[in-house]
Amino acid sequence: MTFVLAVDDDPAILRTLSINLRARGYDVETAGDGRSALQVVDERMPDAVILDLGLPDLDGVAVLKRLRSFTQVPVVVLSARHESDDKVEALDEGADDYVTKPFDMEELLARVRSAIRRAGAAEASLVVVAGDVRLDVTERRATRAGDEVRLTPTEWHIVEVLARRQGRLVRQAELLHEVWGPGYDRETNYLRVYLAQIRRKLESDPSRPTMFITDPGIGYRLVTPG
Amino acid sequence: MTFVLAVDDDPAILRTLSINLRARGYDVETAGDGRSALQVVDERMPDAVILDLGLPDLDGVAVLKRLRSFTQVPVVVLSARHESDDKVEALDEGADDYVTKPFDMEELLARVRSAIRRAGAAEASLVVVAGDVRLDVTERRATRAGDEVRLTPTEWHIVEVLARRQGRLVRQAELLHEVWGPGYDRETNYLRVYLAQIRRKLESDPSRPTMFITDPGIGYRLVTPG
DNA sequence: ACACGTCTTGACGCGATCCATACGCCCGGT
DNA sequence: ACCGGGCGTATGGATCGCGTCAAGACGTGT
Repeated sequence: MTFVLAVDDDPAILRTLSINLRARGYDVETAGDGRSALQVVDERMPDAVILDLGLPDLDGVAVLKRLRSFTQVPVVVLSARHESDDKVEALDEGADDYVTKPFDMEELLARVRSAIRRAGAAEASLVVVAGDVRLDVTERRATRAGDEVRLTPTEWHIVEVLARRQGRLVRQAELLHEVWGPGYDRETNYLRVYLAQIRRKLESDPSRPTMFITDPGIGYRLVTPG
Repeated sequence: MTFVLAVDDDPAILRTLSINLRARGYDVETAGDGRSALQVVDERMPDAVILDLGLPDLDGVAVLKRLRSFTQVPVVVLSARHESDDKVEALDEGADDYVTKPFDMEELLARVRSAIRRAGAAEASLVVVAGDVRLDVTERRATRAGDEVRLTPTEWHIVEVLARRQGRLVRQAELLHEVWGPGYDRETNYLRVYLAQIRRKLESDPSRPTMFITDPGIGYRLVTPG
């Protein structure tokens, strides 16, 4: 499994990073300062590092320098908007990329992905096959009996969350929270609408779903026969 | 796969070289000094060597001399601006070409390519054929129904990124980042403008593209029928 | 200085997609 | 038999993203 180390002094950010990365199938370790970051690296070399520049003990750039002295692990730097000089300095020191706070999670994830890919490590690919339907979540390609099926971004988002749990139940509030963000936890009607659309595109008998199963009052799951 | 050895004492430069060469489809090994460079060559003969003249242990010219004593592998020499005598000496010793630091990556890559080509080794060539369109990415040549088509540098850059992934999805932010660098990740209008230009030049019906496919809200991909 | 090609930036129309609401059905509880 | 909660389905207006056009900035070679 791909192993990512996240370094930031703000526990809230570490938490968000950790949750989102884990949700994407990464193995995650966190560190709150430069010292423990280097220690983690020493124990187990990550496949990528997310490094905040503003750290309590060592400067972020210093950590990067130390890292670069013995490894080429891809590093994506986080920096506050104003400290643009630090950012440049970090890139000079061999950072692979940077993202300015406040950052968009999807953007950061894309950066991490491509940094890992450039480094040549294996990329996590998620493919689900059920009957004559094939869902390649990372590539965003869906086929049914060999024919390409087009899903909208929101539809993919739902499919992605369900696919990642491989048959296990996903609660309504969780699904809503993941796709629409906080504040939509009660809008279960959205789920009904979108699940209907997804079924219409992928199920052979949309009114009798065999893949996208409803657990009434609880949530949904994506079952893959076989 | 074409195998290139890069030798430099500066880890940052090695890193940059490594990333860029790998991105072009080469297999890359690096060495920080003359001794380990010779060791790598001993283990597996490269198809080309990029050799910095300023090395901590052996002199770069000495390494070249040792190399030439048993192989004709193409060598492209890196040298700092001032050491012009070293450069001449290196050429006398059988270097195939030289590039002065600070060097332009594209230029260096072109030198390496042509050194390999002269040596007659198999070149890492990337050619995509779709319908009556032929894209030779390494050579920067595009033809449509046999006629030469001119693409601008930026257009090539986009085509190159898409071609390297052969039909797989490239996300918007990733494409922007690859072509325009960090900080342009939201400028999706650039992509719209350039993709339109590329299609106008290459697609038979630009408003109904068959090669350069849009995944709305996600990214683009270059599909090659057949 | 000029001309040319290229890159940036803004504006606009259109179609796809999303949001929000409404309605009918099934089913279990009373 | 009635009722209500939860679900699937249909629908229309608002919004978003894309393709397209065009004008200005920029840079390079003549």
